[in-house]
Amino acid sequence: MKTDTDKKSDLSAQIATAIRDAIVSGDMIVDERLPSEAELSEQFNVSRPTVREALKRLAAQSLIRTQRGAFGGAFVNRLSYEEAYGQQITTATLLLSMNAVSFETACEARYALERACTPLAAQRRDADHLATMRAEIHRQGQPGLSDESFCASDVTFHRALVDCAANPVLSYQLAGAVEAMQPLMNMITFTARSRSEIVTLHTRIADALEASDATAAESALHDLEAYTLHLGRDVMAARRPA
Amino acid sequence: MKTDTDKKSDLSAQIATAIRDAIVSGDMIVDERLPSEAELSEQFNVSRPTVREALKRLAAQSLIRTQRGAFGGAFVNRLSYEEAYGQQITTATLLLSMNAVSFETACEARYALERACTPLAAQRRDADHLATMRAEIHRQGQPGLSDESFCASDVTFHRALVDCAANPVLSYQLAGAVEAMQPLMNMITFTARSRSEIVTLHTRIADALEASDATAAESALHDLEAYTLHLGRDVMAARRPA
DNA sequence: CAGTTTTCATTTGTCTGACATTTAAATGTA
DNA sequence: TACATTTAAATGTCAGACAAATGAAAACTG
Repeated sequence: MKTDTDKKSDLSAQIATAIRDAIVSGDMIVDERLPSEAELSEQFNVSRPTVREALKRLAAQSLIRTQRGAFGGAFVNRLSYEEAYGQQITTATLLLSMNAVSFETACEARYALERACTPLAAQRRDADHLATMRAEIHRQGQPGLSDESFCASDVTFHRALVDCAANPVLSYQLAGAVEAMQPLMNMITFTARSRSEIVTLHTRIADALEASDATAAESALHDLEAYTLHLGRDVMAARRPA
Repeated sequence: MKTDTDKKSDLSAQIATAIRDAIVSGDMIVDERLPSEAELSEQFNVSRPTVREALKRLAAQSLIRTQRGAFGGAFVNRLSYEEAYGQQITTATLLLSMNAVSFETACEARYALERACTPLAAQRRDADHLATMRAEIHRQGQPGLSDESFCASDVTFHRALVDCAANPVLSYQLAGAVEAMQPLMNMITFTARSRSEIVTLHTRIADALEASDATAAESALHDLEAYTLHLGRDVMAARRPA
């Protein structure tokens, strides 16, 4: 008997859903081996290509991994933070680029989330993360830096800030917000003037964290948000003459 | 000539990556039609099943949708907030359940993020969201409510709080954090005593938002976090006798 | 007996070719 | 014109085959 979760269409989607449910509900545990493709085709009464399409769907979500050869097969995959980051970033980036999310909205969300990390970061900051932040600030002050490199450095700086909170779940959530903004930030041309302003604000943040002063750090982030918004507004206005 | 992004193995993964890049980079725009499976097999020099596996991978990430029939095919899909929510929730839930994330860590992240919304929510709260919150508080006070329903109501309450901030990007990010906690919360048995405590705290939050008092709301959220942590600790300790 | 090599069965990866089904446009008809 | 029919193009599904990888067991060697 077929599972017929939705009697409608697409066997491979139904099978993928059935297996996904088994994984999410905990019926299948990490590293457990799924039946072979041949066995699955029998169980679900479909052909092997159909089963394979279902498995590829799950693989695309990092729910399973496959291994060739004898005693190989498909295994329930432990979703690592790395993989989750990647998916989160892709999804968030597309969400922003495809849905005409305004620069203001994205900016507001990003800095609100970042400020959420600040108290924890101020409390737990360690030498490593502070060093990363200082190094990126230094790089951002270098004259010959391209706009793209400046943006990349900005992302590294902010990720270090987030990682300071020493909460992997927060880091995971924030990765999407910070990285998804990058395409929008890349549209901005950073003048020497604005770069120096940003470096100043970044320094204020690093100083505040080093002093474990959460309030000062939040305040600096507020100012940075306002300044970023200011920079972005002109560009976005020019981009949307409609 | 094959694209050979990674010379290593799995043609369908390579093809999926190639197409994904084209979408993410903006080379293909929303609603644009991909070449037919037959054409793609020619372009990439692979068989149709391989192309199909690649397309299913993309479909699993909601990057494309397919339509049968003449003039059907695969189209670049506009990633909706709905779909993004769903993926986010699945990923976040699995991340927590598979990586032995401690109740403390998850709790800390969730309330930190929620507090990030509070200033905006206090500023923009509208009658609708307040009404939802009040209604859920009322439900949470009803005697005959099952633990599961209580949890579900809790989620609804907190999502209303988040939606108050009227920033869809924020709502999207928070959806994962709030929903992913639910399986952990479901382990808790809510006594009449603890329910009434939670209702009190929820009321404090709603009152504070209604009064546009962000500070009071944050403070109430802090207390709620502490109380949730307290409730969870016992359960988690009992669950992990190792 | 210990260590190495070979064989071998199992499983995923890929290909070919075919048929079923769906869908909208094109065509035919009253 | 309005409606029914045909048709072409596309995805969905199936069956069977071969290639390639892989680890375990068997065979071999010193």
